[in-house]
Amino acid sequence: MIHIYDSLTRTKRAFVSLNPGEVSIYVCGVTPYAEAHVGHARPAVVWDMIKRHFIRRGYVVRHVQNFTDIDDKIVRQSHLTNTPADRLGQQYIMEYNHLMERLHVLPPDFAPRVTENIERIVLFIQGLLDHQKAYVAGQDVYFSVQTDQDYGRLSGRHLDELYQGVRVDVHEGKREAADFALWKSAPSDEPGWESPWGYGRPGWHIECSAMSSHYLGLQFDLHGGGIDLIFPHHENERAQSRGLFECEAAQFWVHNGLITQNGVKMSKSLGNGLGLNEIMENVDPLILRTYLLSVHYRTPLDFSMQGLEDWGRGIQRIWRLWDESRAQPAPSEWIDEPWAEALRTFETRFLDCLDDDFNSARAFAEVFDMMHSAYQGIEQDHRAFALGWARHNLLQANMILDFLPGDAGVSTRHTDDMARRLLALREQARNNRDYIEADQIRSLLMKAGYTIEDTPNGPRLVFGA
RNA sequence: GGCGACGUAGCCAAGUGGUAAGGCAGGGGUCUGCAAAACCCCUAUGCCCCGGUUCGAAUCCGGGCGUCGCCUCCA
Repeated sequence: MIHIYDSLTRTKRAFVSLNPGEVSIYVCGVTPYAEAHVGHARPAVVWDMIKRHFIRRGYVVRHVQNFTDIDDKIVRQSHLTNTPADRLGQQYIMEYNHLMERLHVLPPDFAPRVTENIERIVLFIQGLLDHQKAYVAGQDVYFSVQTDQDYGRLSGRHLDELYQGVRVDVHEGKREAADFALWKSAPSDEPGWESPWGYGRPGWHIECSAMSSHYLGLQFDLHGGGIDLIFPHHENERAQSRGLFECEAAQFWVHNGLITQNGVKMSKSLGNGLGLNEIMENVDPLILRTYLLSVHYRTPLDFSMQGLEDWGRGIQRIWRLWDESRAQPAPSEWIDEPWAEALRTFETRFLDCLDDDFNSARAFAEVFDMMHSAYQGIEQDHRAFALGWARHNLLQANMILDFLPGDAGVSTRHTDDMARRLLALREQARNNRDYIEADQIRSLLMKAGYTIEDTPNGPRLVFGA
């Protein structure tokens, strides 16, 4: 049984999907107007892990993640760079998709864009007007917050506070300060669409209500995003969907913690975001991926290259055992030892960790423990058995966490013929006790970026270290 | 100011009532021609502080202190 923490009720409870055997997920995606930073990678990687776990547990997953490919920031950036807004969005969407691919993030089943859903959005707004949940002010349309008795519950806010907190801008034509725009008029020389209320663009929150209901139905299982989206975005989204459908859209609200750097939140507006391209120039994408999973998804993560590299050393230990075991066939014998039992029962414990609110941090601890059991088996002369189970267990864990190097990564480490020939020459020299020659070859290889590992089974070349 | 989260070893981090997972770094060892790598062993009588509840608290309650987030765009 999977248990999930729900931000609305602030409790962890058992997950029962709305439709047996199926899970529907809506995750708020990015606004593509700048390069994605680590903060954007976290929800993507976390939801990838969550989705894989559901699949592993036998669910059919329907996963939607949108692109907000038109809004004020895109328009502004479009002016600054003298690039049409649609081309700008397209460009950063492609880059985002490429970055996610490098992080082994499976694409969502649907990646709808606002610009492709304007009609649906207009219909949604019209529906809210028909239900007396919204009103027209000039060429704008606003949602009337006081029509929702439960408004503020998700973010823990009270309406009267919200009225006090914000000063009402009379020019905006809002009746109450807390009301928010569903449709905003735009100058004719800016991107926009004709609507019953005039030329303009949709407000930020309405797109998600319109798209989630279209792709997943009026009610779906999980709604995700960064914890910074709770207010106002998710609060408003919830109000919109309740306003039109008179039911709770999401069964669980699932929010990931934010990434900070030196204790300060990373954000595009602050300009302190660390770009994914830059990070992955220095560190293997899989190390970054697993680093984001090395912490529970709701815990804030203070990002540093040092921390990333430290974690990477642990991952590289996993890779070595994988190298060692990858060709090993499945074991058929039965060994009655504690370490053998631990190898046999690994998967149960591993999946249990993930059942408990997707605790990937604990799941990784199980992987490291499992490695230890495998080495115990090797020490006790059960090499084939231990490696066979290690391979099996690593593959099982890899289905969800996805940390093993792909074939490309392995081939670069093994197919350099020149290096292998040099290694053979060194072995020859060592056998002849010509250690001067042997050491010269070794330092040559080291300069080329190789590490020689003299194992009991002979030398091995590892590229990079 | 309001709401919320967090504070666990040198660093990162699990654990939400039963006697402190895991990773990195560090120390010792095995292996090795030497080294490196790998593997093995060790490393928090204590979980920000002070009270309280309990047979028992990192975990629950109260009060502090500190850091961060949201309240405007934000993953």
